[in-house]
Formats: sequence, C-alpha cells, structure tokens
Amino acid sequence: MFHIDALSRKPIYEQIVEQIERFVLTGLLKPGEQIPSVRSLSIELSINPNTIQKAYSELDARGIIRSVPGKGCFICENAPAVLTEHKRGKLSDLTRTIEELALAGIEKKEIEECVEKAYANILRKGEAGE
Amino acid sequence: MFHIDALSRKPIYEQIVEQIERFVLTGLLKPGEQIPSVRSLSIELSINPNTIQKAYSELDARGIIRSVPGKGCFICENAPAVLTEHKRGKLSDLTRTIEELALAGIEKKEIEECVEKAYANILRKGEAGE
Amino acid sequence: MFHIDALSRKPIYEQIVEQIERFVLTGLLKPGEQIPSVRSLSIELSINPNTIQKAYSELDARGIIRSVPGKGCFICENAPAVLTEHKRGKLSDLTRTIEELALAGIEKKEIEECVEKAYANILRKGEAGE
Amino acid sequence: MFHIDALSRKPIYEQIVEQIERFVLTGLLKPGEQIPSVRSLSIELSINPNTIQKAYSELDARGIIRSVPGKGCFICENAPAVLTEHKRGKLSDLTRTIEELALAGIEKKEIEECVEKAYANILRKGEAGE
DNA sequence: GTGGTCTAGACCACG
DNA sequence: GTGGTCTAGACCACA
Repeated sequence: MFHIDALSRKPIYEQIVEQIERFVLTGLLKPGEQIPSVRSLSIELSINPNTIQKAYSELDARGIIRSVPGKGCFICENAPAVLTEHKRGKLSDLTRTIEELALAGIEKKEIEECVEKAYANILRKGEAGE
Repeated sequence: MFHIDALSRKPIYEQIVEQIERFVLTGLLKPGEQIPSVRSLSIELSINPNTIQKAYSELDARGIIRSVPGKGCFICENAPAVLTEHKRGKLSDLTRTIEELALAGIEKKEIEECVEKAYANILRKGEAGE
Repeated sequence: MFHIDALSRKPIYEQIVEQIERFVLTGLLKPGEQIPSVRSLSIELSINPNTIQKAYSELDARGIIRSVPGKGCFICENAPAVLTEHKRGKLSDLTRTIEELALAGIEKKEIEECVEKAYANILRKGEAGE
Repeated sequence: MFHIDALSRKPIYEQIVEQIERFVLTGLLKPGEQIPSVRSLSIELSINPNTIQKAYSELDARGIIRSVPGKGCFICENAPAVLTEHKRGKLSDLTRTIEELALAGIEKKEIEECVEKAYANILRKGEAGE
C-alpha cells in the first residue's frame, strides 16, 4: 500500500503524509476509517515508530486525521474538503511556476498539453477505480 | 540588482542561482557578459563568500556561466538555450502537480485561468522591459 | 442518558465522571439515589468495564458516590456541596485563564459578555428542566 | 528566563511553547527578534534538543516563529496578532467553563471578581514592565 | 554554528 | 493493544 523512497531528499515522514492524503483523495481511505497503527506501519515499512508518529502528528494538525490515544487514528469526516481547500491555496504557486516556464520560452501550447494530459490521467484512473 | 530574503526557507545560494538564471532569461544579463565577482557580490549582499561561491559553482555545473580563473565569471553563449531545455524537462513535474490538483477536485477551468494569467503576466513584463 | 464521544481526546472515564457530576448538579441524580452498576453501564455504552470502574473509583475518591459492596453505588448525601466547593477551588484557575486572554489584548467587555451568556444559558436550562 | 516543571503532566515542549508565546505577548520577545538556538536552550534547560525542536516546530506551524535552517529562529512580524486571534477563538471555551461553575452554584459576583482581579493584575504588570 | 531528520529504546496513560 | 512524550546519539545541508 505504501511506498517509501529512503534515498529521496523528501523526508520519510512527509512521504507518508502525502501518500495518506492521496489515499483520502482517491477514496482508498474513507472518512471515519481507521488507518494503520503507528507500530504496525513502522514494522510494515521497516521505519522507526517515531517517524510514523511525526507523520501522523502532522496529519492531525492539518485536520486530516484524528489521533485518539489508546484507540487509534481515524480519517476526519471533512478530510477531503480540507485537502481540496489546501490545494486550492496552491494555485498561486502554480501560476508562478508556469510564469517561469513561460519566461524560459516554453510555448503556451505545451503547457496546455500538460493540463489536458493531467486531467486525462485522472479521469482514466477514476474510471479504473470505480 | 539582487534581492535576497534572509528569512526565506529557500537557501540563499539557491536564491542567487535563480535570480541569475532569471536575469539571463529576461535579457538583463547577456551571453558573454561578466557577472559580479564572488567577493564583490558577497560584500554587496552582506553574505558569506562561501555561499556565493556555492551558487556560482552550481551555475557553472549547469552550463549557465563559465569561471575563468584570474578573469572572472561570464555568461555562457548558449545559456538561454540551456535554460529553456532545463525548464522543458520540468514539464513532467508540472503534469504531476496538476494531476494532484485535479485529483483534489480543482476544476480544469481554474487551472486554465492560471495558465492565462501566467502568460499575461509575462507578456506585460516583457513589454515593460523592452 | 449518557453520551460518550469515542473519538474525543478526553478519556472516556473522565467523560463519565463529568457527566455523573453534571447529573448531580442538575438534580437528575439525587443524593442517596443508586447509579447504574459497572456491568450494566459497560454493556449500555459498549465500553470496557475497567473503564467504568476507573470512573467510579474516581468519583468515590472525590466523595461524590459511595460504593457499597454487594449492593451498588449511591450518590453521597453531600455530593452537591462537595462539587460546589471543588468548583470554587477552580476560581484561581479561571483568573489565570482570563489573565492570559487579557494579556493577549482581549477586551474586558468581551469577557463580561461570556459571563452574561453563561449565566443566561444556565438560567434558561434551569427553567426548562424544572 | 524559562522555567520548566519536569513533574507537570503538561508536556515539556508545550510548556516551552506557552512560555515563548507569553514572552511575545508581554513584549519580552519582539517581532523580528531571534530566539535562543535549539542547542543553547537545550543546554540551558538541561533538556534534550529534540524536545526543544518539537516546541519550535509547533511554534513555526502556528505562525509564531520562523525557523530558518542554518540561521536560527525568529519571531514573526504578526506573531502578536496571531496570538490574539488564537485566544479570541477560546472565548467559547471560557463560556463553557463559566457555565460549569454557574451550574455548581458559584455566584455570578464571584466570577466578576475574578475578571476584575485578572485585569487588575495585567494592568499592574504592564505598568511595572514599562 | 544553525535547524531538520532519523534511529533506538524507554516510559506513560488509556482501553 | 493504542497514541504520546522524552532521551541519547547520529547525520545532513546550509551559512
């Protein structure tokens, strides 16, 4: 289920955060559902429990999961909405990124192809998942 | 000419690299032109010379500038082309970024607005600069 | 009668303690009255008996209930008085909490509104309950 | 400057967070100012650096400080405003706390005395600090 | 020197 | 069993 790249410069705990967020968006993890315990995931991924804990704390702080001592961690009811709004806030970053590409002489048409491709990919995966 | 945000999470050397690359793309620095020496820039920006050196080494490795011992650093002839190709290689990253936004329920229309806005901004600045 | 939020960060045993104390203060449970047995309550709330036991032990230690072996648990005669005095001891905590708000620039007027609102709420509920 | 109660049930990292927030509100730490480094504070308080790090991460996430790798941690410009808004959000908690006291038979007058005392204390300290 | 990440191993309260 | 805190000690990139 999880895939960790230990050699990536992206911290392990961040990789876990992103993957769980992705699972929520793809519907693999649904609101109310329990996620793997800190210890079990640490064993499954051969990663120190503290690292998992840090990832879960981050998700808790963002309102994606709810950590309940003695019981476990559960996906928040409004986790998908939280994620959508969080991503919407990154549209300005996207604009700046595209500006840099435009400045470098990348044609608008090439960017538009990326947009088409991205939405085509999502649609394809969505159909496969349904 | 340079603007460094000391409190940014982005490493200072990276800020310098990006700004010089930007100067090349906007035509503010032309191929063959000499850039400030490590020492003079370190004084101008009140920054450790090692940091400037690291930025210049990075630019040298990317083929943007060429260090000529005893004379200084100069913008490579094909620097603009190198940069364009480098950015083109990031189109796949862009596609993945857009995929994530799409997955989070961001409408295609919102992305397209970003694209339009980015190209409009570039055009505007380009006219102002000419 | 009881309402337990399993996903709350507040320990379940503490939720039970607070609710029984509240029942005593609102008159829903009167001195001398018997409260549900550990076993029956554990079944009713689908909660581990040990958890109920811990709540009852806490109430016993505070002088709110008295466990009579073989007969059950009963509300102490002076439970309401005990609770009032216990709460009065928390007035210093309240002062410190308000100090923090004041320090943060919250206007005295805003605090006074909270006081008014709180007493209005209690009055309203009291009338409804009577 | 700092005072840590190792025997408190309040986590050490949280005590540090609260004290720094308090220093910001009292003006002891001003926006833009650098706070003690993780290592120096860990030595001063005889506390593990990781614990300090956790406190600083929390403050960074809340927008109170800005951690800059290689440079240090600095109080954010709008830290006081952030704190005030954060505290204002706790007014509903305060109302509920007062409700509980009211229900227990605490006279409104006693609560009002707390309010007066709290604001008197703040005023007094403010004058002393000026 | 700075902050940040990770591991190993311990202890706690809660259920 | 669960999550949460803390320590000790290591390593990294950045300045």
